[in-house]
Amino acid sequence: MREGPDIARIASLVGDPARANMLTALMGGTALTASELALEAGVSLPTASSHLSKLMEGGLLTLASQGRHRYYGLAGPQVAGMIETITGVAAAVGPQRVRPGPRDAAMRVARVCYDHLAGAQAVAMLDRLVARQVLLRDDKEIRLGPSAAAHFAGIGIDVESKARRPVCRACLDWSVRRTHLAGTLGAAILDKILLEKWARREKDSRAVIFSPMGKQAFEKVFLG
Amino acid sequence: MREGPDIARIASLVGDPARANMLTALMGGTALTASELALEAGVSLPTASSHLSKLMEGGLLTLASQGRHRYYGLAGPQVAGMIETITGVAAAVGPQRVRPGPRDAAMRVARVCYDHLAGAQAVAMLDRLVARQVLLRDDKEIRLGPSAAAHFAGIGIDVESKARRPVCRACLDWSVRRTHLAGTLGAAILDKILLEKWARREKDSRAVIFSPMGKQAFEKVFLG
DNA sequence: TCAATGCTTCGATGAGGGACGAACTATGCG
DNA sequence: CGCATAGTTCGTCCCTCATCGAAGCATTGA
Repeated sequence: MREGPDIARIASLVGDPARANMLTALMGGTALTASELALEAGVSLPTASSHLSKLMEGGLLTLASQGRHRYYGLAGPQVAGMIETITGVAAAVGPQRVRPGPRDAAMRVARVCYDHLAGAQAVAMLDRLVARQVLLRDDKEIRLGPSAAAHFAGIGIDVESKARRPVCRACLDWSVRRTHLAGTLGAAILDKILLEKWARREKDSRAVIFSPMGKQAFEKVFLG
Repeated sequence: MREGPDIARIASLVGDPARANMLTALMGGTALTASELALEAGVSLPTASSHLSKLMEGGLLTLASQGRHRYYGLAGPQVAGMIETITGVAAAVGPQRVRPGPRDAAMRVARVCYDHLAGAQAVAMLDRLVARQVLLRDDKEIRLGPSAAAHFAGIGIDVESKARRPVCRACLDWSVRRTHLAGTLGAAILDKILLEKWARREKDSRAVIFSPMGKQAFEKVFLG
């Protein structure tokens, strides 16, 4: 008998289809109400409520009450990263996907991962930033390079954040098997992309669709 | 209702305590047999076998058959990474296991591994036997040295056993990251230790507790 | 205060799946 | 061949837990 962190407890929380659907829905980054999550999961409201209590008790969710609405969200980037990793394994071992649908293809190109950008586009961006030594990557860690502050200030992003969250974090991509950029910097970049309307979010999906001009602008700024 | 990679399926595989224990045990990197995994998980052999089929079917494990032994190992680094990530979340949300309990410390010193001794004590013993050339170790293999028969006969252990099991086997230690001695010789030594009452087994645990005098005797015989 | 809405709790039901013992298969050794 | 050991399959038991309807709180608006 082993001991240590109770991994079975956490995994079994994710292991129920209804809860897995809820968590996947929350990977979009926006907090959702119990009714919305019930709909996403395809269960009745009482059932959803029961699942949400369990996820709360397990520490995977946070709750923000606003009037008679209760907004549930992922507890943090670590939880989001876990879901992403599990998704990666599931995608790797699950050959049951007949063919990648059109929406699926869009997801591989660019999608929201909690609060930052993921997908081929995001992986390419990180690669480029590292190649230009704006960011430094050694092993699993990503750090700011000497020119980072100036570089991002030019785009209107302040990397001198005082937040307790790390500025840079590596997040494993489930479609491409490579890391992309998370952390406050990753979040700021996604904000920028949406703010500048370089891309829009697909409704009811995590997919992020770049407009032709938006793609150009993005590539000029981040890949140029 | 969402679709995509079946994350619930994968998570539920990890979500069973017995299977979680097995996967954690395999995180050491060495492949283990069904019996060893049954012991690790604290379930009977049939139960373990059933769990192993499920893990295999889920694509989380690989299987290498060698004669009548079947060695199970993690399917790859991606799976290992997933376990690691889940462990991280479990550790973060479960503050209940912060400090290593007394039993945990004892486990690191000496414990039963299948049918032989593991832990710091066992690693030290193998080191000493190799240094004195009673045993010969090249790479991953351990063999009897020329003086082995005489040496162990003096302690009352017959290494010329007719058993079909190998006399010496290397086994990777979970606490220390080094190998200790398994095989019939390892088993015989553990028998000797318990028979001479140098140590007793902690109830319901793999920990092995040496008495002060027992420790002295053991060290004189095996480390002297 | 009363109705409407959002959500949780309670209670009953049912199914999935984890547990083990016993029997069966496979490999190895003499 | 016969015996021993390693594993799997089968059958059965039992318990957990997901599910939903109905009822209970809580917040808002009139």
